[in-house]
Amino acid sequence: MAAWVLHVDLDQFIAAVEVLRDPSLAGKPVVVGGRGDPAERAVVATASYEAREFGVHSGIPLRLAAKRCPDAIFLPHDPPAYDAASAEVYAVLRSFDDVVVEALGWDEAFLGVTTDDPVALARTVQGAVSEHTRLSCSVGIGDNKLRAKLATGFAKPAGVFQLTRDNWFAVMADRPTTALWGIGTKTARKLAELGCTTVAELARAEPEVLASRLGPRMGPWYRGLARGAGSAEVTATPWVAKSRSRETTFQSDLTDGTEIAAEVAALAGRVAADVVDEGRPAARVAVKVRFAPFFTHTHSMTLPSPTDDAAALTAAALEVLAMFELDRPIRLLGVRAEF
DNA sequence: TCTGGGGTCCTAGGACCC
DNA sequence: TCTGGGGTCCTAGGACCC
Repeated sequence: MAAWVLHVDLDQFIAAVEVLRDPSLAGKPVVVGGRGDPAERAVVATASYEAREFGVHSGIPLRLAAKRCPDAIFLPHDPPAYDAASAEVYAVLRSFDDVVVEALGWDEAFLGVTTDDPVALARTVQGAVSEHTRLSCSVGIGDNKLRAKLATGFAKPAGVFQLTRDNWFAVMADRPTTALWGIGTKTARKLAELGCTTVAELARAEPEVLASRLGPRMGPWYRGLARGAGSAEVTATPWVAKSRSRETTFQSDLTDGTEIAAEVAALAGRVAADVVDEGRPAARVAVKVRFAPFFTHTHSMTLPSPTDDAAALTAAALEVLAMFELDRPIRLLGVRAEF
């Protein structure tokens, strides 16, 4: 018997939950995001596969989605509904004996398993999730978490794919560095300046060169990623938040000082409620201001003593707000409490 | 067509202390 | 009158992920 990591990822999760609620949506281009109004400032949370054919995908503005796919059905983002569906999926995953379940989000989890037939187990998991929740998932199998996670991308939709040290370079060598979990466009650009465009090139790079350009820890870590290195430890330890935050993008920019302060106070009140729910006091408060067109600044302060008191957290947020020079229109305000 | 909301981790400079 | 070297905390920002 060998140890394996399975990465379970629900297919088009949010759109799939909406289709379950309203079966008439099946087979149609469904776009979920914001309040469901494509004229508003908001982005796509999830698009169904039918909508993706029109170039609509997570993160693009709803307005653009409507332009690319005029016939799409736009629905509001409804987190409580996805929480409930997610809980059902996790209940199924946790029902397996001798499987360690590590949550990664609403719609994905690592499973730590010991088996001689990981593919058969993956199919069993898919079947159980489908039977109990009517949701489809893909499963990546790996000899560590990185490989399991990346394997899922090749399993979609509704499939199973295995990625291990044996086929790592055969599958990954010629792919761009952004194919790796943890390398985005910014880092890829820096790596390209060092001559690393593909996974194979990054795997062969000199650690010292990477360290000098990308930092003593991150540089060598990226090289490890390119070799498929990663932890294989799956832990069921419950996730504990390190911070809680609330933010709002305004439909039209704010300029009035009184209104800005009122919005920060309101956000602080919501954060305070979240802090109370956490059952432990916050130690720091940060305020985020995004000015038009898109410049983001943050200021923060350590509280005199940790607290979960709404009045104290609101006063602190307003004190931090006063550190900003509010001389330009504001499109977003945010308040974060750190524990 | 301007770019959500909620998180995490890393880096780097300056303060401060011994 | 000038000034080392290490450790830690605070703060701001960058990057990435779902």
